[in-house]
Amino acid sequence: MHKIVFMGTPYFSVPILQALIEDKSIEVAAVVTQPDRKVGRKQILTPSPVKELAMAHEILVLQPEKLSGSAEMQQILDMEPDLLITAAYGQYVPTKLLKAPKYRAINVHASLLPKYRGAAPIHYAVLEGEDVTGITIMYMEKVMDAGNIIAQREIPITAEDDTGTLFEKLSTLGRDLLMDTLPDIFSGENASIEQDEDKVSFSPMITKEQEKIDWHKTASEISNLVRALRPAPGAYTLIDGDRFKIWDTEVLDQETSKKPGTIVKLNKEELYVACGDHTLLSLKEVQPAGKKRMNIENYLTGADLKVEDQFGE
RNA sequence: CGCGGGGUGGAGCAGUUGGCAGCUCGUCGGGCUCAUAACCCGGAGGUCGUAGGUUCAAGUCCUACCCCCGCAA
Repeated sequence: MHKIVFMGTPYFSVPILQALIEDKSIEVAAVVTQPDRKVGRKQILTPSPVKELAMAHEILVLQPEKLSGSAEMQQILDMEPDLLITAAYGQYVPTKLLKAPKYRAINVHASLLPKYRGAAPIHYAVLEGEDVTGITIMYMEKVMDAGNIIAQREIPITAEDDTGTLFEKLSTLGRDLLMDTLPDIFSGENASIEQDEDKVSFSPMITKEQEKIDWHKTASEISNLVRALRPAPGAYTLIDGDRFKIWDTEVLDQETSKKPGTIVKLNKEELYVACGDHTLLSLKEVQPAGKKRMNIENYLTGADLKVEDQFGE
């Protein structure tokens, strides 16, 4: 029986923890997750999905505000786990903790490292228009996501995929790859390949500024942004000074000479907007401020818009 | 008590200073047409979020509550 400590926070981590709990050769001694956060309009203090699963199985839950130098960290060291497994924990893990376990510490990362190290690998894969992404299991080092690669598995990104669908697919892929790889790690037969430093790229957290659409970008770049920010928080533009979210688009194979952000075509069921480099984007699903998401036909039925109106102001 | 928008036929909206509840789409029936998602004619469908109040009269004004959404965290 191998004693492990699991560290994770969002839904992405849940299937992975679930599989570890179900594995009879593994004892999950403790689960480390982010402290409960206030969530939503009502600001209700909410435990992380990982915490809920851990508590349902009566596993010890630790949630230090900052792991480094905390009593919780000492508590983990005292348990003398054989292996530390992290998956989207969301906090820096001190080197001291990474070095302590017999089989070290490994991470399930949602990108094909060395591409997209950092906090938002899935978002960036969509944002950059990648047609493939995947899971990397690797050793953890002091530098975030820089450790040697143990195993990788790819999946394609289709036109219908967005951050939400990829989160789900990668979550189960990560679980499967981890469970397939663990026996080799415990037997010492696993691979350990250095990352190619020349191919490193980063995926920092998405900022507020990135959520606002820059119409000077091309239609496909904007389309990628919309998919990258779906299902949350969504990409938006301004119309008459009000926030206007765009949830789904279609890149058109047509050119326009209009200024970016201009409504070029408008009828009962279509709304075309000029983008950068003379490209054209058709809006398919939108959400005006204070309203629900709706498909473009419904929106246009009651919208007070006309050709030549400008988005973004 | 964080700030703000909104709840009106199935959908999206309008409703002026309180005075018969409208528009576009959908839906049903009929017509035109070789034909149609096009066009023409006609119909059904709404306790205007809930409760109470003011008034001769409330979708519209007042009060309380419920729900949805955007921002902020």
